[in-house]
Amino acid sequence: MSQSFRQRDILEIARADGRVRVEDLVTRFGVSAQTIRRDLTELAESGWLERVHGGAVLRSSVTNIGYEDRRGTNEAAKAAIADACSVAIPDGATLFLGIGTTTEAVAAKLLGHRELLVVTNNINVANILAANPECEIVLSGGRLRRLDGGLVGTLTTSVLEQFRFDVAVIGCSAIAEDGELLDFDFQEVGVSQSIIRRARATWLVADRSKFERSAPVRVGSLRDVDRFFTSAPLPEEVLRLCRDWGTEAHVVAPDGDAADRAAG
Amino acid sequence: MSQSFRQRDILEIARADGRVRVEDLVTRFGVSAQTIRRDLTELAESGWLERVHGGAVLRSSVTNIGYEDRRGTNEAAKAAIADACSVAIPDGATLFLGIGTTTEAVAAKLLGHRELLVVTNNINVANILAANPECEIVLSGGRLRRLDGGLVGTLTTSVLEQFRFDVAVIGCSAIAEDGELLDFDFQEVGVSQSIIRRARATWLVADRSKFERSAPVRVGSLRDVDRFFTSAPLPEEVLRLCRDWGTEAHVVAPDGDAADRAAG
DNA sequence: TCGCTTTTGATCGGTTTTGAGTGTTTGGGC
DNA sequence: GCCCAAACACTCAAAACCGATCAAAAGCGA
Repeated sequence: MSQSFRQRDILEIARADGRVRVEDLVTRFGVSAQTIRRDLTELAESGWLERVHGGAVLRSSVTNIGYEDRRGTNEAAKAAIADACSVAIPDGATLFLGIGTTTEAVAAKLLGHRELLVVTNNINVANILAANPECEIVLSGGRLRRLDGGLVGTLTTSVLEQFRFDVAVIGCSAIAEDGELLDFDFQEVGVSQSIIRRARATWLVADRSKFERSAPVRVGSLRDVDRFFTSAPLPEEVLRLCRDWGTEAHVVAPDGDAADRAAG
Repeated sequence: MSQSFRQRDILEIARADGRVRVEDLVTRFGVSAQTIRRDLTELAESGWLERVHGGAVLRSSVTNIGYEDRRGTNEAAKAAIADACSVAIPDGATLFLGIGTTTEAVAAKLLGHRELLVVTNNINVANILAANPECEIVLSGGRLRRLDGGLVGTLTTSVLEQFRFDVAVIGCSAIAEDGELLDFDFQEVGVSQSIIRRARATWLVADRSKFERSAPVRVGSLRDVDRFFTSAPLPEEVLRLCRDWGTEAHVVAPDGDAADRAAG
């Protein structure tokens, strides 16, 4: 019931670090341990955290461990990509956000945008954007894939057909040298094609690691992409293809000042 | 309804910082704390901000606080109801779980069940059950209603038609003396009817507070319900109806040790 | 100018939050 | 198993914060 700034912040820290310690929080906020304990108890009572001796930990669940790991990789690059992508999205837009940790990063950067309509087949995107009261959210239906929070199945396509997007932001598992976009799930083929058809502009977000991997299913091509946000200079071959196809490549540098994650 | 510039600016600051403090705003605008409080109260009432002691914060975090409050009411009763309901659900079942905090409580009690297939139009149910690796989850699509995490719209019905449920667990906003189930959203009518048609058994979960409220839309009747899990003896009238209609009423007692909610 | 409405600031009684004091519980070392 | 320091819950009084109320000030149309 009691709501304070602190509790929000504590939750935020917990989300970032996975846990919090009373002692640290006392230093951080300059209040007594008593007060911190009270906060933690309340957060635990309302189900956000789980109390442990000396502090509290995030209530495990919701997303599985492998995913959390993956989410951590290339975080700075993803944030930079998401930043560049989100500033290119105007208020009032109608968007599609697809599956993938990078599109989720984009969602997080859209929390300040206004009057958005976002359609997604990614439950994490919905959870993130729920925090933006100015954003209407439409979820496609489907089976929940724990691996990445994706909603898969034929339903997604039928939902997509009901919209016309200003921008569709998609990710992919890998990018081949010849500009093909690859994924692990063949069900995604239909979804991708549908998205590209229903969107006035298709934007791809993918960090450099996607060039170093491969995946079995072709879901599309860079040819279909209008803008490509990535984190490192493109391979020469791909760059040439982008020029030929009129795909704008936006190469962002994970910015330096994000490195000041001192011993907090 | 005050159209002052201040409120606009306050909102702007809140968006930038995620929070505002009364004290700071007093300095910033050179007005009294009283006036700032009024502004914050109004902004909170119209849903932009959330009031906290000493200031206000951006409405944030997956589900909003009004919902969290609601979740807190009758918690013990809900847990007891959910307990009774979940033990009646066998492993391997195909379920539907509807909108409402009580159905979410049921979801939480299903974390130990195995080989479930759960279809839901409640994003919170999906988030909760994601922690059970032995549970397949299918989400209906639709617009996300922040108020309660419900997915509303016509999509739900079309998803439901593809399944045949062993059990459908539903909640409702209110129960009338004549056994009618009431809700606030007329869109739920179609969903409820569809559920009842597609389920071999329909179970209603509702704590006693539902008898003390009312709501505008009739979504069904206790006549359509096979089992009714609730937390307090039914009104005589309703009990008679249940007997006439063959609706099994399961009255569970929120266990004793939860009654010590003293002057809190 | 006058009368009306809206906004603001001051006061006041009540509520919430906080930190300190006290005694109990927990977890790790032996 | 036992011991001890750290962490804990509980209570209480002080302080900060709150909303309600009312009167002054500002805005506005006639």
